[in-house]
Amino acid sequence: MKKFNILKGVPANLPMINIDTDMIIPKQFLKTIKRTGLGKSLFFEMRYDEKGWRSGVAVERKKLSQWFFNIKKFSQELLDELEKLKNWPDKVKLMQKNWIGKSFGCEINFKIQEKSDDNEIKVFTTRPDTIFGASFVALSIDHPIAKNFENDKNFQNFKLECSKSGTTEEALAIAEKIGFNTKLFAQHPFKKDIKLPIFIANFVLMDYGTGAIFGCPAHDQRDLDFAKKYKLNVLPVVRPKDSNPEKFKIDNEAYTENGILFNSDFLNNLTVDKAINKAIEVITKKKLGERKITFRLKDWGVSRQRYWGCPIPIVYNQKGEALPVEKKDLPILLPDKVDLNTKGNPLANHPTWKFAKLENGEKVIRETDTLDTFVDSSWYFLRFCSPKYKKYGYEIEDINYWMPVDQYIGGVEHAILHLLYSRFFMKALAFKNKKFNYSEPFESLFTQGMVCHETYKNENNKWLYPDEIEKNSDGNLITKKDKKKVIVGPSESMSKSKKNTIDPEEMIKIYGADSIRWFMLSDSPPERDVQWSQEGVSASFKFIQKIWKLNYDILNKKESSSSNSDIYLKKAVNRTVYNVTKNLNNFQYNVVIANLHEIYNIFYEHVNNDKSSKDTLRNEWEKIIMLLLPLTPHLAHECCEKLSKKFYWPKYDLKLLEEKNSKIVIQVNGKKRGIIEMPTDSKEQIVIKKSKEIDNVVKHIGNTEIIKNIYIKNKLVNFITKK
RNA sequence: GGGCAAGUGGCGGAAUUGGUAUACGCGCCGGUCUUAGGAACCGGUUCCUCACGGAUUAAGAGUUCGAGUCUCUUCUUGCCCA
Repeated sequence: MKKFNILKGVPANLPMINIDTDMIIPKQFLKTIKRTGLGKSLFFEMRYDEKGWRSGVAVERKKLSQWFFNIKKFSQELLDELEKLKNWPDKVKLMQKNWIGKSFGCEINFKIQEKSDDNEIKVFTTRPDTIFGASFVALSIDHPIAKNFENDKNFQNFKLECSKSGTTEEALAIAEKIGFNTKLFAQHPFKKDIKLPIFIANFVLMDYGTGAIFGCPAHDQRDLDFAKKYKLNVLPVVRPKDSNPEKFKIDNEAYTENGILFNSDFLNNLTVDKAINKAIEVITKKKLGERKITFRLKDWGVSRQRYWGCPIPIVYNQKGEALPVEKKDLPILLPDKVDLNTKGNPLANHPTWKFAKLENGEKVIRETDTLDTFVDSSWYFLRFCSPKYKKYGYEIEDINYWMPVDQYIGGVEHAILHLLYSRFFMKALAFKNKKFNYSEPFESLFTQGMVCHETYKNENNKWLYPDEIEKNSDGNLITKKDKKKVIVGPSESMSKSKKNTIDPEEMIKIYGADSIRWFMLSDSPPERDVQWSQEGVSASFKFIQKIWKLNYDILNKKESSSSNSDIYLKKAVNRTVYNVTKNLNNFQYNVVIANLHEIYNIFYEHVNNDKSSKDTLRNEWEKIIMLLLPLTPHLAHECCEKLSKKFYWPKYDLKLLEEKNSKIVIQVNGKKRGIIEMPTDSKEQIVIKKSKEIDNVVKHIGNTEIIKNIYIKNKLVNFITKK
């Protein structure tokens, strides 16, 4: 038996299942980073988090100690193995690739002038070729050197200014580029007479590269904006191939295209690609820096100050050291009684939960942060393989039987986070674990669209449910309750907050599950959003009634006087079986529905006009019912009661797909002028002779000479005439 | 700001992957039956034209005997950016 498990969407998370520490937080994946003030402490890293979102007060950011998964460690692997995923949409793979964001470049060391400690700044760049166009150095606000200015009032103001805008790349791209002048200078690595002012700037991120850049305004838009604002030098060093080096100038737009280097000493006249390599070569040789690859992917912060998540299996001893909880003490359960209404973290506020003891009696305090719920959804499919296993999150034999998931279906909104985290989990689990053989969780991926509905508001700008609304006699929408005007908004994916939801239970009660299913499949291709429509559902309901009625008519049919059209019906059914089978495999459910509508129409005509014999009708109809089984299971089973004792998937005959006659399109100079029906595989000469007899063709050829015939067997003739 | 998609009737959308554009459904129009129809059935429905015909896949160019499909430019819309 072929294993086949479809896991639809991401189910509710599994917050109460605790699993082994080795699995959730394999120690080797946690960062070892200094924690300010407390000296060396494992696992911790500083991170910004927003405070005050609830009250709506101006955003202020506060440093928090948090746990991270070292997903960065797998950057290269996560990137490389995207290649393996042949049945994933290219779009998702591309999104992940961009997310991981591998970039090639180099680190360059800049010496700080007149400064004894911290006398070097490491800068990362993907464009070392533009080094001779450098006019400043910019540091992230979190860069160690920035600490020296913490008592400076101007710097404090600058920091406050920065904290007003967000730190996402999007926010940074839109925000005005601002900087704080440190009054320090960096020595240009190649030109002794050039000193570059050092700024602390809002558009440099500590998480990316080294947290420091050199600015080359002529060839980077952000640097140019910054240079203009602070009146810094703009020296172009790359020019378009055919430009005049004397005249090439930069105004308000940086030149980021390919070109030829100039004003650049040993890089002059090289192309950008060659100059990059040459620059790295020289920098390495002179020990000014080294070749470097960086990734945009950041470590995954998993700490949450919420009750509803797995407790992080860590305790702290009296010295403040973090220790992993022993295997035998797992899982750690959340306390049953907890006050969710207090301010702050409910676990931290719990009177007893956090106090624990080690085996030797030493008193310890539990970590009160819980894990991000994405952690649960990153491995639930493994738990599904061993749902009853109590010793561990999964059993390796079960995994070997079931994994990987053959077909994974979920919304495209999971393209990056959930799907990348799941891939990371597999790699983390397989790390140094020879028994674990899978590094990719989902063999095939399909991203389906969402169900959408119009949104409604009343005059007080409050959202309304669709069933609070009705049409008045003018056709305008009004509220049922007090007959007041309704403002119709755009159609958006259904959400409780916007109240544009339809209760599926209610719909199933009225129309039945088959109708709803049929409608959802019929209206638009599954990868796109579906527009919920009452008319659509009602049409599906009617169609299902029609099938039921036709099924009855076919069963009770008396023998027909003619069976002339039997072969026609057989061929049509054969074609439908072929099309439905093919389209189901391609996820083209809306086309499957169209195929079935068409064959229904043919059957309807045959039944009502007495075109086919009783047996043919019945036998062929049975095949159509089989095709309906996965689409409208209740109806199809009911129809089967009297039709068939067994269930099967109909087979199609490729030979029967061939037609005796082919319709051949006749074109003159590429435009359709006629159509003829000829026996399939007729000889070219005969077809061409016939084509020339068509009135409209004769008319369009006129007196001009035919210089060429294009002939596509069984499809098309195209006459090309002299102009 | 960047990245990625997608633009086909009044609407949702088909198109054997370069070979009859508009399948199928909704809606609309006309008709039959009916006390009635928001039921059922029959017929019509891309646009222009009385018609013969002609035009048409966001706009414009290109490749080709032939383009909804491939290439470039422009416009518009949607999605993603922890």
